Amino acid sequence: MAKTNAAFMSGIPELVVLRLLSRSEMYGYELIRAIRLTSGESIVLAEGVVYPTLHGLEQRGLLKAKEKLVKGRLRVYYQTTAKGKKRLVELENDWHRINNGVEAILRRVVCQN
Amino acid sequence: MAKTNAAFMSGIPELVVLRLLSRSEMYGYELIRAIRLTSGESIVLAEGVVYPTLHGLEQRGLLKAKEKLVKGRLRVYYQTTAKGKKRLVELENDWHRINNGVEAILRRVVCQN
DNA sequence: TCCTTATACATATTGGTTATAGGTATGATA
DNA sequence: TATCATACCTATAACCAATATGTATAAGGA
Repeated sequence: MAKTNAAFMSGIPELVVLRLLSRSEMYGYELIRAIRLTSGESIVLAEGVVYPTLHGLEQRGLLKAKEKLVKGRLRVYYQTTAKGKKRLVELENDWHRINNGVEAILRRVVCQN
Repeated sequence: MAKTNAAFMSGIPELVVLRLLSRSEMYGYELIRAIRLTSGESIVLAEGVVYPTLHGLEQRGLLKAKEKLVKGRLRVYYQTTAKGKKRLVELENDWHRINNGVEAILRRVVCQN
């Protein structure tokens, strides 16, 4: 069987993480579920993808982290910073541009030649 | 200035090459222009990306190559094979699935929380 | 009680693929 | 004759997602 995410995934983790955490803060484990559910199971990111992404984005100042202890269990909540939201706008623009470009190639009807 | 293709490019070369060469045969240099023009300058692939892609796809039997000498200049024309077209369908499906997933995350309105 | 599953975090390594930077050679144009 | 466009090519670097693995606690079932 094919992998859950075949190709076309580069840049997606950063984009969706910044987007989801710009709406409401979440902790990693929660975020992973949110990505899976919100995308309708189309995008399934493993922990080994999401946690390094979160750490990287935090280090770059695009996310802010704060720890909470809930029911004797540690949670690290993240939210997108102002800088992260600016970055998010850039990424969305890039994504739509690439997208439109690919669509233009895919959709062009054969008979034009 | 930003790079022409920031992120979001994984899988795209294979997809657009198979798609364009499934309509009409082209040689590499021509294909590079076609990608740029058909995508409305949104997708600009350098020769160092396209030629290795062509070779790889040919080796996998997804493209068929034939050499022509035109005006004293060598051209290698490629076209998508039947196997390549099957692969193309898969890629298009994957691409649309990922796409829809990302769109679902991006477009979801804040107030649903 | 014991075992398993779900929760919640983390990282090291691998692998795959695009991007960059070069290199060769011919025809056309100024 | 010098430059640009054409037309091919490849090696290396850089980037990032995927995989595999590890730790630890809470909850639920047998």
